[in-house]
Amino acid sequence: MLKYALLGFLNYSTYSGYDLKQLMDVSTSNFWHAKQSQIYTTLKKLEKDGIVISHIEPQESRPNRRVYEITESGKEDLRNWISQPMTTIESRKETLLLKLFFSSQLDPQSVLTELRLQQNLHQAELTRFQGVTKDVIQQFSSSEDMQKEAQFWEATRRFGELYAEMYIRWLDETIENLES
Amino acid sequence: MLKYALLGFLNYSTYSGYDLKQLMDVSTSNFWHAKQSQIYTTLKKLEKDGIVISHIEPQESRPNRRVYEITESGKEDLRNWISQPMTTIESRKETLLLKLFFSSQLDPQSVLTELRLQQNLHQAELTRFQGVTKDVIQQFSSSEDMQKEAQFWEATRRFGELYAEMYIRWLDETIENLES
DNA sequence: GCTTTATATATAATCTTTTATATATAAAGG
DNA sequence: CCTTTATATATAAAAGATTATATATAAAGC
Repeated sequence: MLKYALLGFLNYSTYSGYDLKQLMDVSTSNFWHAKQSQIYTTLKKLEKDGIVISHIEPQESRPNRRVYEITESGKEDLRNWISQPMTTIESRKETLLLKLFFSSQLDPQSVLTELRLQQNLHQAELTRFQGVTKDVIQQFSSSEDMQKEAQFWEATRRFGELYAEMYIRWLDETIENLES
Repeated sequence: MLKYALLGFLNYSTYSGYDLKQLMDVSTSNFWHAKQSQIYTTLKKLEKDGIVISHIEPQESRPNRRVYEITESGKEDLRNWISQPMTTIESRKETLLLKLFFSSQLDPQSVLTELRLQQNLHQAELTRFQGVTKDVIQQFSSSEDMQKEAQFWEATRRFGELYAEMYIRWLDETIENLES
């Protein structure tokens, strides 16, 4: 699926692996992330499959950049994927819930400590969503032909915000129940 | 991490791979799931590592069961994992958001169709959480020494409920924004 | 002057997860 | 009578993702 994240960006412009990592970190990290190594190996695989092509862009005093470009075949693949509707709910993995589920044998105080720690982390995350990420969207969508994009990007930002709020609410409730 | 899901169950009783798959499907699937093949191969690996041991339980007219038991080393490993607090937020992967993020080139109507489909799926999921899963908890926690467990299990059920509500709310908002 | 951060790519090894297939039989539904 | 569902385990192959390491240099901070 990382494939489509990369193609999605390359559909706007040409980028290097390094660029794509930066882009994902500031825009999609909330719902899709990847390590540097995976990005590089996936780009290589996509080129082998004829979905992107690359060329070296020489630089003085910096390592050369390998810049990737989406091919027609890649554009079709991307369009096809986006237009194919998802007919199921995606399943989650929540390590904190897994730990909590088996926490009955543990000291009740350390469970509460962990939940309060997560509360702080999610609170910080929420604050971040209400501020910084909004700036990124405005920055990207300053041009007129980006108005449509901005709407979708705002939707994904909003999801992060609602998710953090929900998580904090759940932690509040859970802590309260365990304290009594 | 599947390792700890399996150990968590085996800490209560001995189970076969088949049992563990059933258990996960009715209890943890909301926040942790695994395919049959992964469960079997993981159990094999855990036995090689001395974390569980197994023995064959013969059955007439049914395939023999391989029943697993947690070892002392396994119990220690589990306790250790549970008591180790998580100091970061877990990152998510939401394919629907990824698609939405790159949907600007797509026909607006098909985006709305997909979102409405997800709305129905999450609505059904929410109804399921408010009913069926509650029964499972009551069934499991009927005995007195399960009161503590029930509290943690209810917390994970509640998470599923809040998550579905949040998701539906986000879909509502997003659809409304796209329609106008 | 020294350390850290940023720019840039690449690969090996490992771990995790999914998809697919094989085998065997009883009970239940239609 | 036939098909599906449930019981049960096992493994191969592939895909997806993480951890770790290597290399190289400029700019910025201290």
